[in-house]
Amino acid sequence: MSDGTAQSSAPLWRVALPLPLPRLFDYRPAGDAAAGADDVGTRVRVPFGQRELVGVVADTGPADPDAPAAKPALARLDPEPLFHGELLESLRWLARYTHAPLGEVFATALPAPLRHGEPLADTHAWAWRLTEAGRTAREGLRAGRPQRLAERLHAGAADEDALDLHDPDWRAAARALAKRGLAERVAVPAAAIAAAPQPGPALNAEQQAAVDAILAAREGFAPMLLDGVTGSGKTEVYLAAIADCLARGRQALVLVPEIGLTPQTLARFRARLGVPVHALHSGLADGERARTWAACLRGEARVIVGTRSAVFLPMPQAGLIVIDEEHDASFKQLDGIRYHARDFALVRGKALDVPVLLGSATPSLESLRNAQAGRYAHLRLQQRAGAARPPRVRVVDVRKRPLDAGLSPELIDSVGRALDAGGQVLVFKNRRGYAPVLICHDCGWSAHCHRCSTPTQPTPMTVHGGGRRLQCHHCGARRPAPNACPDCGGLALQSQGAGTERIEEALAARFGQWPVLRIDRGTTQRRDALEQHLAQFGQAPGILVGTQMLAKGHDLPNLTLVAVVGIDEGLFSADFRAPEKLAQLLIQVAGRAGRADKAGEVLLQTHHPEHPLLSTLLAGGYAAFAEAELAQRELAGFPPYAHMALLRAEAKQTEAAEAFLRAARAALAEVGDASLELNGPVPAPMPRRAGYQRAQLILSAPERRALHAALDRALPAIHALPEARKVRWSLDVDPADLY
DNA sequence: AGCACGCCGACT
DNA sequence: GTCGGCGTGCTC
Repeated sequence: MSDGTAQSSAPLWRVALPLPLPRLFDYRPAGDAAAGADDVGTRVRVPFGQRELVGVVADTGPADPDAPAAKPALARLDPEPLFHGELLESLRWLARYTHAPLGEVFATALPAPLRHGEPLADTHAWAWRLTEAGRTAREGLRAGRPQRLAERLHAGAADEDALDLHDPDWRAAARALAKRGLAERVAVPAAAIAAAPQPGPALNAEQQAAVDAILAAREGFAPMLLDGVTGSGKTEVYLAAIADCLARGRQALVLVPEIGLTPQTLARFRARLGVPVHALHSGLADGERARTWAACLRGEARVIVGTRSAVFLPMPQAGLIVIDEEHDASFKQLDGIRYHARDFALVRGKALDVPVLLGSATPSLESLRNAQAGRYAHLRLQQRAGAARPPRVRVVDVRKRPLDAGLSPELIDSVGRALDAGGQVLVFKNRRGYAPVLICHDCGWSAHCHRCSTPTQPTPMTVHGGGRRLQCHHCGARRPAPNACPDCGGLALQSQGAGTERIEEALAARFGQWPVLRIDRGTTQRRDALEQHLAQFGQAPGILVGTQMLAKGHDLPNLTLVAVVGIDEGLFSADFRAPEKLAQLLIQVAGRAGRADKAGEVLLQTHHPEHPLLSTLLAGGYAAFAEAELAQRELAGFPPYAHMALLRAEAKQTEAAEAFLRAARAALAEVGDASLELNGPVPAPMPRRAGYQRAQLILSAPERRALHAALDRALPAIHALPEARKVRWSLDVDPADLY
């Protein structure tokens, strides 16, 4: 033991703890060891008040004279840092960017077992082999799945990835064999097994050009937008780039949207790459996630295909990052640390000095803007593989038409004709946002804010108070809903939105002789339930009714009609991203109609057949839409031409939430420069949730720097506001939805 | 976020 | 007389 004076000057561990407190806590190193730079990034167990926490050493240094005396830490948990080099620095960046405590960022980046202090997992793969008894009994087995599996295992132990590849349903057979003591599961070194890679189809000229461009840029950071129409073979480009990355001895990370990580996707990667492919998604058990994390840290995992959270994996030998469907909204985390996996992947790619490939048929306006500005290379794939013909698109004007669950007679007739002709029908309900807008069924008029709207950028108002009140979610203005349409005097004002259940009922009543299958969150909770439902649905004539989940993937070769309803909510949403989302969705669902041998038909039902979004999209495709929409965003001062943040608050009483936001607004106004724009407090679109009243303050500035500077300066004061203790509040930088 | 401490209602 | 409600304050 050293004396008191020496102890007080010895360097301490500055520990980031998983708490919503924007500061580090100092501890004396466990076992009175000397704190050193090699402690940074290791997990430590520390006493904290009455409990113990697992934190990460973020720094070392002398005691802060103003802080209470440092307690001794209980233990250092890692022989080697979990976070170091690039990942540590990228996570520090993320904490600064999201204005979140570093400890919470570290906690978000770790799988649960590591977060709770468990040691870094062993990384081995599992294989199956016959037992002694299995080898003897093998020949006597009855023909069937277990027998066929036993035959395969007789040829040698097989790892689970290889078994998946050869028969996705082998597990039941393995369980049957194991129960009889004929087969057993054994741990094998992870890198031991790999199927021989299968060659892919020859690349066409466009694909080859894209691959050449990627390979030419492979030596350093190179953000690239792979802008390829549906069916143009983006995945083949990814696979070629990944194969090259592997050949150079580097790791590849592939981020996919939540619905994109299907067994088929994985099987394709596994078959083609000839190395084990690790999957990381929310369906995995904690232990599995922790093993994948460890395998990445050790450099054993060579290819990882994962959803949003995979962006936190350590990549000590990174060579390439791919973000498939980069426009997809599921890359943005909506609670906790509100990161955007695509944006963070770019930050990591830059720090790792590797190419980052963003792929989409309908790129986000942010990425298109970056490509236009020359910040990203812009690679285009414009040829469809195969001979698929583009579908015929018909816009149906529903003004004054009698509607049944929101379906027009024209739509219903078309459905009947498609079914009679032996085709399948998809009735797709656009469902963005929860706040309904008021629309005149006779003329299409809808309510806009008198204060916020400009001739080029109307700001819709949303319906509240059971249809009696209109409210602007941008400036907070309220007024009573009119009884008659101000434009045509008609009395057919209605708030938008029949749900999929109503549509299903109406169609089932009308087309009782054909199956009607509804697919949405309610009917399809489990990951593989969608596949099963669609398999049951088969190829026979019938109607699918659904939302977002049906927009892509899942081959439906006999789909001849896609009818889209609920477009108007997208055309007149209070959310500035709604047009972009709607256009992306329309392109995606339209891509589903028709195949090589059958021309498809797409039917768009709307009160605004002349709306520029529809005419631009139909005449010029997504590129033309994007150009027009970017011009609108620039005029209106929305991203990517401005940067936004949302301060949200919820409390039992609206007044408490609004009082906090008013105080926060004052604090921000005081430190922000002239370019900082503050809007609100306004009620959130779902103002009540679980008995809480929610409101928000919108911050925007043309330059990111100004927004962050104001937040950096005001947040300590906002944390300390007396009003802050009466509410739950959070900050969302680059919010996905303003509403 | 937890967890303790601290002052006011219905229970053995 | 006590158990327990959640307001307020603190955590190196």
